[in-house]
Amino acid sequence: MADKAGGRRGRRAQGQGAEARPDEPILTRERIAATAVDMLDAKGLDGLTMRGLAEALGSGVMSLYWHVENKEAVFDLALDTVLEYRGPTALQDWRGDIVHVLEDWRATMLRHPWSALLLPRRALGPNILVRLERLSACLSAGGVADVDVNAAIWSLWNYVMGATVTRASFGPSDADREASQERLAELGTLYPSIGRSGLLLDDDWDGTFRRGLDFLLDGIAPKR
Amino acid sequence: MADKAGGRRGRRAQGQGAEARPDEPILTRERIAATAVDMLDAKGLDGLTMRGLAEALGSGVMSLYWHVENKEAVFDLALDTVLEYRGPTALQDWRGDIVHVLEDWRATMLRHPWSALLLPRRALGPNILVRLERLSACLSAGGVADVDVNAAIWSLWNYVMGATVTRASFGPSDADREASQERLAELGTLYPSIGRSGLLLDDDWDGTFRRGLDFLLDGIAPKR
DNA sequence: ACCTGAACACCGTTCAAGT
DNA sequence: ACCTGAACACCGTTCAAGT
Repeated sequence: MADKAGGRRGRRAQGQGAEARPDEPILTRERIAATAVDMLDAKGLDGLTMRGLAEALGSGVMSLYWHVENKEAVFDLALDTVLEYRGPTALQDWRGDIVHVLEDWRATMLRHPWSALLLPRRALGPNILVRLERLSACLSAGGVADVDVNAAIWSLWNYVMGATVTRASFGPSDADREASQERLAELGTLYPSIGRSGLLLDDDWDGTFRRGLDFLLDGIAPKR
Repeated sequence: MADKAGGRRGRRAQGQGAEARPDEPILTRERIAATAVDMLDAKGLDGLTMRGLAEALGSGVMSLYWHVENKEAVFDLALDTVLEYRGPTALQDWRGDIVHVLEDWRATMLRHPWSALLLPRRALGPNILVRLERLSACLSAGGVADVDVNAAIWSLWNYVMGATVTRASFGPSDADREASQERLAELGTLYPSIGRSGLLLDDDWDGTFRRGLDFLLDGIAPKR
C-alpha cells in the first residue's frame, strides 16, 4: 500500500489523526499515546504493533523505545488517555449521579472496545481512581454506611466491568448472534429455561445494563 | 533445557500431566485440550504457543492443525474443558443455590486465571450455557417475575465476570499491591474518599465478593 | 486418514552506533 | 539527548509432500 523503501522518514504522519504542530517534536509521549489510540480504534488490540506505530508517526521503530519502556507501556498510555473523566462535579441526587458515572464509564469504554479488554490487566491509572473516588463520594452522600461503602464500590466496579467486557466482545460481531440464532432450536430443548426467556436474543444492551444496575442500587440503598 | 535436536518425536510427553494410555493415539482433541490447559496453567495466556504445545505432545507443530483449525480453536477447547459444571442438581433454597453457582463459577475460573481473561472474548460454549440455565431455573423458582429474569441473569453474569477478571489480573501479583501501598499517602489527599475507606487495601476478595453479591440479590429478590 | 519439515511473513526487543 | 538499522530469537500459518 504505502511505499515501503521510500525515504518517508522524518516526515509527518498523515491521516492517522494525531497531527503534530509544525514546531513540535515528532516524538512525544502524548503523540505516541494519541496515535496508539487511533490505531487501536482502527485495528483492534492485535492490530497495534510497534512497527506500525512507528510508521504512522514517521519515525524508526526503535526511536519509540527512547520515550517508552516497551509495548506494555504503550498500552498503559493509550488506556489512560481514553479514560479521562470530565463529568459534572455538582452532587445532587446520589442515585442519579451514580447511574451517570457508570453509564459514562461504560460508554467511553465501548467507544474504544479494546479498552475493556485491556483495563482488567493493568494497574489502576489516575483516571480510573478519579471515577472510583466519585463513586465513593456519591455513596457516602447517599447515606450508605461506611462499612458498606467498599463492598458497594467493588460491586459497582464489577458490574460495569463485566457488562462492558461482555458487550465489547460478543456484542458488535453478529457472527456470534447468527450462530446463537441457529442454535436456538436445540437450545430450547437442551436449556429450556433460557430458551423460553430468549436470553441470548435480547439485544437491548443499554436497557438491560440500566435495569441490572437498578437491581444493584436497590440492594445498596440504605434500608430504613 | 530439553534436548533440541534429539529424536524425541513420536515419544510420549512426560511430566506435562496429560499422559496418554499406551494404546491411545498420540494426538486427539482431548489430549490437545488437556495439554493446553496444563500449559496455560503453568505459563499463562502468552505462554501457550503452538510450537510449545506440539513439543509437549511429542508431535510436529503442523500435526496439530489436522485436529484443530488454528490457535483460537485451541483456546476455545481449553476454556470449555475447564468450565465444565458438576454441581448438585437438587433445588432447595433459591438464593443459596445462586450463591453456590456463582461462587463455584468464580472459583473454577480463579483456579485457571487465564480463563477469566479468555471467556469474554469467546462465544458461549455449552458448559457456560449449563450454568446460565441453572441460574435461570433458580431465579424462576425464587419467584422472580419472567420480565425480570433476563436482566437478573445478565446482572449476575456481569458481576461474576467483572469480579473474576479483576481478581485474576491484579489480584495475585503483589507488585501492584506494593505500588498502591506507596501511593497511599498522596492518595489520601488526592482522593480523600477512597483514601479514607482504604478501598485499595482491602484484600478480603472472597468476603467482598459475597457481600456485593448479597446487594445484588437483595435488589433482585421479589418485593412484597 | 494422518503426520511432516521447510519456508513465509511477520513479531518485540538488544545492541552498537550514529548525530 | 535523541534517533537509527541490523540482527536475534521468536511467533502462527501456508504449502507441497510424505506415509
